[in-house]
Amino acid sequence: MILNLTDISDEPLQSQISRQVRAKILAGELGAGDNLPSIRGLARDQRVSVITVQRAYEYLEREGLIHSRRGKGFFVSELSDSAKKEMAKTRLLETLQAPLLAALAEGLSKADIQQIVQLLLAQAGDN
Amino acid sequence: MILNLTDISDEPLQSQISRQVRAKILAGELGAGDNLPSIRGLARDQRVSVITVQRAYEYLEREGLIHSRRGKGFFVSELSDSAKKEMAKTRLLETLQAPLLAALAEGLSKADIQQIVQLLLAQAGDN
DNA sequence: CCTACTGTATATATGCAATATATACAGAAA
DNA sequence: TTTCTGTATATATTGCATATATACAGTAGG
Repeated sequence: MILNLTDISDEPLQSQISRQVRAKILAGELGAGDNLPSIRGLARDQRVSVITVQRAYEYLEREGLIHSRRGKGFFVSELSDSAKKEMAKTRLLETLQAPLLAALAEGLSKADIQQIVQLLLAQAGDN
Repeated sequence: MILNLTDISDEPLQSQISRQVRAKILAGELGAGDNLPSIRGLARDQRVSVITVQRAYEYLEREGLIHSRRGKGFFVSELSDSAKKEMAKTRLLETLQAPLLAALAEGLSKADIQQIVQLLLAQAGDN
């Protein structure tokens, strides 16, 4: 599995792993029942510690996206497309709330905010 | 000065202080030349350590929002309204970029994302 | 000048998160 | 049996956040 991990950004490695695996699952690149690379395998491939991968996987397990089977590995859990979408929406809602409120508190108008969102979405390319 | 600090949230105290003071400055509640409470005074009032306040203020100083005068205190720096607005916009842009990209990677559409922003802005009340 | 304030600098300590290495146990499969 | 898998645990390091404490230098008022 291809993950792009970097030491340059502030984002902890654990977070990078779980974020990237989550995106693959929610975007449908990994399907229900698919086997994730073993924690030792991914740690070796990505040159990180086993516990770093383990923690990342446990985080995803807590979110209900994957489940582990001792001796067999971690597997993508069964989730309907609508549940996946709902999950992504909830995450975004929670993530955006504080910064949007802060922006309003700093004097930006709703129109300002929407403009910035548009700008970012336009920069992001295709739908 | 009234700040609402809480130990309950994940947000570090330093961050809470600098965020709330920044909002007061950018929203115009604190004007150029206004004197901020002394680090010892705010620490006493908010029952936090002096160094916690100092770090928060230093962060704002690095952003150019305030400046310190030894023996006199910290003062709000001179900033045009347009510079303030630009600052708030830049902050929001930087804050939103990663979560928006992640949401797209997770399979949300631009329309989904805009809907969530609308929802949050509607919940936030008046303009 | 003294006192009480101000910021600046520094030291030490604690707790937590992230990350690392290492070891051991138990389950699964060839 | 061997080699893989996850689970559990221990120890160590680093950095950040936060705390307490001390000292120095600048400022202002009595």
